[in-house]
Parts: sequence; structure tokens; C-alpha cells
Amino acid sequence: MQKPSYHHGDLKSALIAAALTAVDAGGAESVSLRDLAEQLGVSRAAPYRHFEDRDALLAAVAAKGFEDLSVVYENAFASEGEGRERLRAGLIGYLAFARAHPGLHALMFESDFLQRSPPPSILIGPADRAYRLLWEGLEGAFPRASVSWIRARAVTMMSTIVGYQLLDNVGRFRPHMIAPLVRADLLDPVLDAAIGPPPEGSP
Amino acid sequence: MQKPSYHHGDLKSALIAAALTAVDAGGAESVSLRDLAEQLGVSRAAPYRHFEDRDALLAAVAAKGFEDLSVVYENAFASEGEGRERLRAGLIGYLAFARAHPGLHALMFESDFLQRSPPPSILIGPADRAYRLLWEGLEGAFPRASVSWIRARAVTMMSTIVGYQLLDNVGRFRPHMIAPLVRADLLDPVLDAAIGPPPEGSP
DNA sequence: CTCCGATGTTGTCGGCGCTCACATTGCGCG
DNA sequence: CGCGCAATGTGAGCGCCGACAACATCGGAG
Repeated sequence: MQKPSYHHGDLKSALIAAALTAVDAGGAESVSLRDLAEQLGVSRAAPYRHFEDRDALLAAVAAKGFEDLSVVYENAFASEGEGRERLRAGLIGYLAFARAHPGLHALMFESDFLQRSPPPSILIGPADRAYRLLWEGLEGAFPRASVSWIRARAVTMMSTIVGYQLLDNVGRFRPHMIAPLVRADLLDPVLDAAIGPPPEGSP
Repeated sequence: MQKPSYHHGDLKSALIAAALTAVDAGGAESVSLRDLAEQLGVSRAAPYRHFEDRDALLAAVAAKGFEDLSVVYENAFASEGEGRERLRAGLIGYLAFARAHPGLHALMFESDFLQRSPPPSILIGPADRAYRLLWEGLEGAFPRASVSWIRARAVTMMSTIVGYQLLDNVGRFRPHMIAPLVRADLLDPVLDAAIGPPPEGSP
């Protein structure tokens, strides 16, 4: 046990870490600045020295999530194999990440942080990086495709994969709809639909 | 001005209606039972005579949303034309509904009501009805398809369309990703991806 | 007409985000 | 080396919220 010092030392990172744990455990709504402060043995007002308000802390947590997701993409795209296979691996990595951290995923993709203008500055870099990686994966899978074709495909691909994760997470697929389908059986159709066919006239 | 009577008359429906308005205006998080009570000229504790807690009221609002969505589907599927065209009209109707009521849509598809076991009983009927209608639309579009094929297609279709709406709502499509694509140009690719190709070997 | 269940009220509790005035610390500059 | 100031942490307090309990009022069934 260390002697209790007036200053915490690295309260900012500690807050992000504790908030991340809380988000993973019970979703973003369950994060309470008072709770976190007490967990870290600090007064209730201390967090406000490092984050303007609760949303700013959550934005930092979401930014950390996008950084982690980028690493997932990088690993997947660095794998061996043909372009479409690597893209597929990236999407599988995304789904694994989202299922391992449902609360964090919801914070990243369902909260309305980015809807505000301007979006929190901490978020822009990491979020854009993740999107750029996904974009490059798509380009690698369809090297002969035009830019506008890739743009449209990027939107449909992200829609399918994010929507699948959302509906699955939230329990919206009622048992009678998928009862005879093991979840593994569902994965391939979803990935096929997300990646889609190559552009007109290609191997 | 009407004489203030001790009993409100139909507080339950009035609460649902007022909550629906609030959800449309500022999302489910902005709903406060105290606020609603004051709006309706009623004391803070009165709502608890009609709803066990705040979530129960929100569940009733979501149920109303699924009923309205079912009407949208019914109208679209009753339209003239070939099966795929009617299904397409249903999806367009869904997107129009979701864009007209973003807060309500989020409450219906992003909240975790259905994740609890058991889900709120009010929700089950209306939600299942909406899903059944969508299912029938899919069957009408692919009359020769097997049940298991339809199941997989239902999941991918819903994923794509819900994910698109989610990402669009939340502003996740950063401008530089879709800048040259007008939104109308995005609709067709998304609908095509959602509906997908017919099963192997069909007209 | 009477009584009882449905409905609404007032008072209260604990939790929350956030702010302000004040206390403590340690780093950089003379 | 030491001093002073900015960074950091504290404690008290405001207003809002959900929820509960005890009490008040109403209106229809008998």
C-alpha cells in the first residue's frame, strides 16, 4: 500500500481505463463520474479537472475503442491470402471485437457523438483511421473497381455488418426467426452479403 | 379552461403520447417522468399508477412505434407490382419512417428491451407483427425460395437496412466518404444489397 | 347511499452531473 | 536553492431525476 498522496499521479488515464471497464460491464449509461471517482479514491469533483463533462470522458473511451479496432483491422489485413479473404478476415475481426465489447461497440456506433458539429476532436483521428483501413481493405479486395463503386460498396458493407452486430447484440433476432440456424450458419451469408459480388465483369 | 378535476381521465394514453413526442424531439434519454407529469398538469408520482417504472413507459412507446411501422409495411406490400418491387417499397417505407422519427427508431432498434428475459409483454405482439410482415414481403419477392434460404436472407436484409439507417442517423458516414455521392445515389445500392440476388437459378 | 378500489398528491430518500470557493502540490524560473 | 504560480484535488452545495410510502379524493358497483 502506497502512502496516499494528495495528487493522484495519472488520474486522466486512470479515469479512461475505469470508464472503459464500466462500459464493458454495463454499457455507457452505467458510467457515473461519482462512481469512478470513488473507485479511484478521489473526490467527486476531481474528474472535472481532466474532462469537461461526462460526454468528454465517454468520447475518450470511444476513441480508445477505435484505436483498438484499427489494430484488429491491421492484423487481419496483414494476413496471407487473396484480397477478398483478407477483407473477410477484417470483418470477422470486427464482429469478434464487437461481441467481446458490446457496450464499447454501442458507444462507438450508436451514440450520437459524431452527430454533433463539430464532433469531439479526440474522436476524429482514431475514427477516421479505422474507416480508412476498412476502405483500403475494400480496395485490396476489388483492385479494379472505380472509386465511386468502392464508395457505394463501402456503405453497403458497413451497413450490413454494423446492422448485423446491432441486431444481434440487442437481441432483436427473436428465436423463432433463426431457431434452426446455428449462429455459425448465419455468419457466412452475412459476410457474403456484406462483401457482395465483384463489379460487373470480373474474375 | 376546463375545471381542474382530481382525476385526469386518460392519463395512461396521454403519457404515452407525450412521451412519444419527447422521444421524437430529443431521443429516449430526454424523457423524464417528472417533465411529462408537469406537462399534463399532474403530480410527479401519478405516472407510477400506470407504469411500473420509466422503462415500462418507454416500452409502451416502442410498442406504438412497431404498430405504426407495421402499417407502413402493410401499405407498401399492398401496392401494385411484382414481389421484389413491393418488398423494395416496404424497405423504402421503413427508411422513411426511421428518418421521420429517429429517436423512436433508436428506441425500437437500439435499446436493449428485448435483450431482457422476458422482454416487456407489451412489446412482443407489435414487434413480432412487424417482423412477420417483413417476412411475408420477402416470401412474396422470392416465392420459390426455401424456408432456410429466406431465413438467411431475412437476417442479411434487415442487417443491411437497419445498419444503413443507424450509420446514417448517427452521422457515421463522414462527408469525405460520400461527398460525391448524393444520398439518392446511395439509396439504390443499399436497397439492392439488402434485397440481394434471387436464389441460385431463377428468373 | 355507501364503501372500496382506482387514481392522484405530498413528502422524502438516494443518486446523479455540475459549479464554486478553497486547499495542496510540484515544477520552472530567477 | 527557493519561491511563486499553474495544475490538480477537496468539500459543500444546487437542481434534476427515479422511486417509494402514506395519505387524499373520486366514482362506480352493490
